Amino acid sequence: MYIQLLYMKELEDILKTKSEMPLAKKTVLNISYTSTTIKDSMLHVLKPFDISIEQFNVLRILRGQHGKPTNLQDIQDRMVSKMSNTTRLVDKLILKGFVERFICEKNRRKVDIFITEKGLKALLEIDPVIEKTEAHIASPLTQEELQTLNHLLTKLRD
Amino acid sequence: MYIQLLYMKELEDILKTKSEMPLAKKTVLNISYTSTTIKDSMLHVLKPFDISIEQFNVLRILRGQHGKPTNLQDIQDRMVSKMSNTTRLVDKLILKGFVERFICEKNRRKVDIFITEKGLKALLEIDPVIEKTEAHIASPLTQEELQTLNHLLTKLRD
DNA sequence: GTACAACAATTGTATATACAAATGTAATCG
DNA sequence: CGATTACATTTGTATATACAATTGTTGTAC
Repeated sequence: MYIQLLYMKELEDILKTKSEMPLAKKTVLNISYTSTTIKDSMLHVLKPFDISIEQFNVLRILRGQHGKPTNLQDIQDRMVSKMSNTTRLVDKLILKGFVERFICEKNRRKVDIFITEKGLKALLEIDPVIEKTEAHIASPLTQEELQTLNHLLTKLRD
Repeated sequence: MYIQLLYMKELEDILKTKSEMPLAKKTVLNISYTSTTIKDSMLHVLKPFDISIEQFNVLRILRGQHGKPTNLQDIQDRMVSKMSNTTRLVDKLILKGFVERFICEKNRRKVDIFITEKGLKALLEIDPVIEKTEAHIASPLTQEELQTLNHLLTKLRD
């Protein structure tokens, strides 16, 4: 994120000033830009673990299933991006030994996916780092402001 | 976006309820998810024009230069994602005839990039569609709520 | 004038998303 | 029982980002 601080360019200027940009456009830009800066932060702290944000999210989804077999659609429905190619994400996690995949005995079109012990261990290591980063990201706002922000974002999606 | 409405899954449930999730984590998730739904909307309306959001943004940046030669770093500094591979984006816009690239005479390490007439025409066609989409995205909130949302997002990035 | 460091862009490679086509399996219909 | 439709995943292909290495050019130091 320090690279971005070196360049104070048009984007921050636009977002910080009362420019003539229509409010709807400014809102869309602001959300997109903020999301990108957050992703960059996450990417930065995840880098030493050699895992992407999306792979990490898949592991968290599987952990949340508490050993219950999960199929690809279940995973995909719980992901931030609903159009992601979940087969490929799972393929890479298999290569890392973090998940395993079996053909579903009841319905062989489906696959049953589980997180492995290695995957759970990886999450135990990464969780505190991510939580610290999330806390840092949110730190410029008060609890009340965070509540308001969440409320407005949820309302926006209706 | 209608596909997402068919699945009311854990994510929206988490974001809409007072779940036990820490507020920082909820905020990060909310911003990321909202940004993704916005991108999906943009992608949907841009599809008939056979242009991506990022390509569209590059054209807008170049139009904003009013014919002034622009180099790759200038473009990249003004983009939402500062790590994008701008060379590749410009390559694709050249293939579409929307921009042209010349070696800078003063400094041959640099390239001068211009939007073409065809590119300007494309923007004239796309602009109203995008503005309508942005207005639609912002429509669930009042002007005051949008001001507050923008203020909170900007403060968050400090 | 030459060597070296720095700059700007390009290229290589990897990952993720987007979207359609292909493949194998299961359910349904006649 | 066979044909057809639907389902779930995989694969193919394209685009964007991420990041490092490479390439050509310019600036600086001696």
